[in-house]
Amino acid sequence: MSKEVTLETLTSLAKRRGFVFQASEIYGGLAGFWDYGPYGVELANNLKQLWWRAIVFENREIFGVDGAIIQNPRLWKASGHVAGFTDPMVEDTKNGKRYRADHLAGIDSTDLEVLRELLKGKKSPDGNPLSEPRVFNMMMKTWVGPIESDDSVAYLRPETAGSIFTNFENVRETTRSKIPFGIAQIGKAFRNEISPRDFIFRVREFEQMEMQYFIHPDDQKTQYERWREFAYTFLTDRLGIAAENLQWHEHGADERAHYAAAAHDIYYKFPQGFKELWGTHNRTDFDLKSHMAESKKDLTYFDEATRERFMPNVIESSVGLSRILLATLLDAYTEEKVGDETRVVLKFAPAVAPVKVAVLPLSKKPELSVLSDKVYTQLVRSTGYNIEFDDTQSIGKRYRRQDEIGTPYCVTIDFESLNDGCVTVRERDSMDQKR
RNA sequence: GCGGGUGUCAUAUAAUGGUUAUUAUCCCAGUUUUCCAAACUGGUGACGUGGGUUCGAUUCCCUCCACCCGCACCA
Repeated sequence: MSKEVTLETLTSLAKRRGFVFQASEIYGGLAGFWDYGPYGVELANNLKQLWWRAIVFENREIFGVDGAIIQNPRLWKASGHVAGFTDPMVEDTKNGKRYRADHLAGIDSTDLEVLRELLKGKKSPDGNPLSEPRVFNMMMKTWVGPIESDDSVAYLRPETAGSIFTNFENVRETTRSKIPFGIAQIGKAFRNEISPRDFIFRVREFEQMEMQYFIHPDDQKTQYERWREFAYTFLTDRLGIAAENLQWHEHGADERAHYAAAAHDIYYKFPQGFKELWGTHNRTDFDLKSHMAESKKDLTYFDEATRERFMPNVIESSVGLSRILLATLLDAYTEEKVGDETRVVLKFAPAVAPVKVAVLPLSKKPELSVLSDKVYTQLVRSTGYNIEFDDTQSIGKRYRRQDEIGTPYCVTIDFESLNDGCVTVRERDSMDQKR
């Protein structure tokens, strides 16, 4: 398995094969935004579906929601994002390096006036004068309603978790759930990253797959371990990602998010090194407590059995779709030597492969083309798979194309044997398969 | 955002201040073929954007945009 692929190579491969295109490419693109092509969207859908099945369908106490992207701005005040996503920064006026103003001042405050006073006359770590502190807001802003005014400001959600917490009571009530139970969501989120980087690794518009699991405070440790385990086995067993490309990383106190008491990330061996893929965080009661304070609605839980009222704690399992898709692509990437040529094959696990079956004709008869449409429809309906059906003449070329995207099963149809829309299929040896 | 690098068909590339911008793969058409990344013939397709210098710019200069590498940032 060749792992020496660079992001640059993968970017052009992804484009050539129709996985990922630059957003608004004909206008020169826009940094941090990417579009999925025909194969990319199938791959993404497979990943989402596998995750959803594993987490929602296979756990009877976990339910799905699909929240709005724009929520009441107070939600982001309560979640800490208005404060936490708004960083005061200063620049070294000589070399342009940028620093967090509060870090340089050595205080835990984002008050611009306070910071300005403290930093007066201070030099940068390189000994140069500093600029005035300025605010960088990571949340994307918009206006609700036709008038742009301060009253109508809203934000595109910087994470999907918000609407899970605000719907905690709604879901508990309608599903008649008892603690522990979970709420899962797949959806888009937006962040004004200062510098989007590394293909689709760090982007400004992204899709999160995450689940918040509401538990009794005493169960933090066991549930934390449970969801760490879930993430790892999902990657290895269901997506077929090689274990040697995965690594655990525990967040130190200084790198944890504002809400987390403990955090373990699974890192994947991306070309730029081991980087974050899937986070399991202990959010404690931070979110429900904050939303209870801001909304003045009671979000505590009463356990009928133990006659105990408590604030549920939360274990979060969160993974970015584009990152998991990138990891899947990288893990499938294989170079093979054929003669003195090197060819690229994407060896996907059958479950994630964008095209499950490639149907290739044994011979071409123009009068059979209507029949082949019928056969195609039949096959797709009966299998539920995305099938590539090919009745063009360039048979040899098509084989190459099918194989390049790692279609797990290839089927050849003998058109001569077609009779009343029935088809005799002769199975070819499947592609190299993982798992 | 800073520093460095790179932008030529879909992809990988060659060359050039001046006639029709090279090659391979892909794609399209035809011929052939009971195939397992076949062959032959023909064809479509490119100088990132805007400006400047110049008789003439894909080439030289500048702006912007995008991507890659390093730094910083990453609730």
